[in-house]
Amino acid sequence: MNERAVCTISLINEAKVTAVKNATPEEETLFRLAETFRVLGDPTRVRILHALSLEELCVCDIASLLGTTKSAVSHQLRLLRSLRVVKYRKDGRIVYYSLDDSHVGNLLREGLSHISSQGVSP
Amino acid sequence: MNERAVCTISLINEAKVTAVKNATPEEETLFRLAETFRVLGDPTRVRILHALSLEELCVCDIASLLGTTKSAVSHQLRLLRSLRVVKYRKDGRIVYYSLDDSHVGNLLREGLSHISSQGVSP
DNA sequence: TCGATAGTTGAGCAATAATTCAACTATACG
DNA sequence: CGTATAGTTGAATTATTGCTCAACTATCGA
Repeated sequence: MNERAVCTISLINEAKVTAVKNATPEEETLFRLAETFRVLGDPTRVRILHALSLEELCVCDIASLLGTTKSAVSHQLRLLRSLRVVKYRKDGRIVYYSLDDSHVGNLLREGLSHISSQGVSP
Repeated sequence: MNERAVCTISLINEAKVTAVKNATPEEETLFRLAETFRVLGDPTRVRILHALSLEELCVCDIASLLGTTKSAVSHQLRLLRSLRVVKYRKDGRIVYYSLDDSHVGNLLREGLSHISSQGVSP
């Protein structure tokens, strides 16, 4: 009874679990890892980031490229900025965005190679 | 007037936009890329996947490791399975899960190195 | 055969998140 | 100055999504 008690009693392989637990990074680290992937895990943002991996672009040009509004792009850029994924410079009233970190480009590349290795959808 | 017309008229740098557009993968590809990152972009799933990158584990052990229910884990595993991120084998009534693809391990590693290069939060 | 346990599943709920809309700031240019 | 445009922002709306709960299947062992 009370089966949903977090499965504490019924450990199948305690040794393995303990070993994995000891080799697991801090909660905080894995949380930030998830956060990093989450920010890449949206079609709009991934398109923005892929574009910025090719070229520094202003908000209006990004919006035009994606076929969406400046507002939507600006909201996403704010998120990306707050997580230090993109940086910007102002030139008059125009704001140019670019990737803040080479790791993001690497992740995009690694992700794309994962995609292409998967072949066509099942 | 009608400023929100997708910003079509007001292109700041048409040449750059055209160049980027030509160098952009198909919509479908970027969508699948976002999907790949999205699946890694959740604390529960990232913990599951990190654990599986170390050791083949059954559902109950994963639940115990994460301190959550078998149901929650099973739901997430179903998603991971449907995207071919994990695979499984049955041994009696026990189901052992493991990573399906080395790319996922690479992404986790690249992501972790991105995290650690960021230093402590601003 | 019967009870217990591993795992799956669908429905519903609560939280989160992406977009739209409208209002706003700031800069450029006539 | 005044108007137009680039960009930002907050609120509201709508769509996702992760988890819980309860019911279910399947396998093991007594």
